[in-house]
Amino acid sequence: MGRSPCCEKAHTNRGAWTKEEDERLIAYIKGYGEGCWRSLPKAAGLLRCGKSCRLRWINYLRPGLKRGNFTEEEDELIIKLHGLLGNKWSLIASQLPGRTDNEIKNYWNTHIKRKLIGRGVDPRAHGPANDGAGLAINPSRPRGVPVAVDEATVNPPSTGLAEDGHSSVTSMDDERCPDLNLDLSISPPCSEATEPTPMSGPPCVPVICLCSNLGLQASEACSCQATPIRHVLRYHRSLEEEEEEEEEEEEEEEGQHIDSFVHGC
DNA sequence: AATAGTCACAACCGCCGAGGT
DNA sequence: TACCTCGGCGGTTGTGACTAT
Repeated sequence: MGRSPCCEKAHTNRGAWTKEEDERLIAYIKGYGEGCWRSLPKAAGLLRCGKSCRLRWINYLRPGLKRGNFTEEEDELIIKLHGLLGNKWSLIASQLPGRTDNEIKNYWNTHIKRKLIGRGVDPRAHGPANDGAGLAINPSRPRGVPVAVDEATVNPPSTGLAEDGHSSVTSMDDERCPDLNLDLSISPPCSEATEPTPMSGPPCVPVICLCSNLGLQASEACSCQATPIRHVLRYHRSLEEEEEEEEEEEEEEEGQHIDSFVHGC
């Protein structure tokens, strides 16, 4: 049995969005919020696929987005994050306020790749061009498995655990990006995870803590393991330089999905 | 001025995981 | 447990703009 299509393609508009469609979508979301994307087009009077509406909103219409003109700092941050995370554009985007995964992905493919090649760096391996050594990203890694998780798999939490119960995966990244302090903390599975107690509140589940400390020392306390949220990939931004920015963003972009995923330890 | 080639980016496609029944 | 829906993600494509010839 095949998957049902996300929309009736015969009766939906495709291609570039018109100004009127944008306005309808904005007006609807402002009035009713982001609800069920599948039913949104009909409710908003749009002849569009729900996924198309979602993409349009997230990538172009959502307030607080920057457009174009990546700064040199953003370039370098993207390169470093890509070296660590690979093509996890949504994770990379969450480190760049106002940028979307699609925008970063396009920017990578059109600008940064060329820039790295110009430097003699293999944009995929983040090593010397034509050199298989120093491969940072395993091309065969299954989708959704960042470097840190692989590391945790290879090196069980019984080794290299920090005092707070987290393992620190830093050496590889220290070598690759000496100026970038990326501390990936991974908490060991906690016993309650396998024995949930329904009446005692939210179950404690294994939390993969991707606290990539961009500029923050690894010893900084992380409270990820205490959270009841399930299936969390956590990381935080360079707090020192972004504290102020976050305050502003909280006012401007309250409730936006970026913040729902970014965790300031 | 016309044409071909290249670039940039918006949009689409298909897959996956989570959650509900 | 199996199936379904939905949201989200990464890869790819389509197309308009720009540049070179």
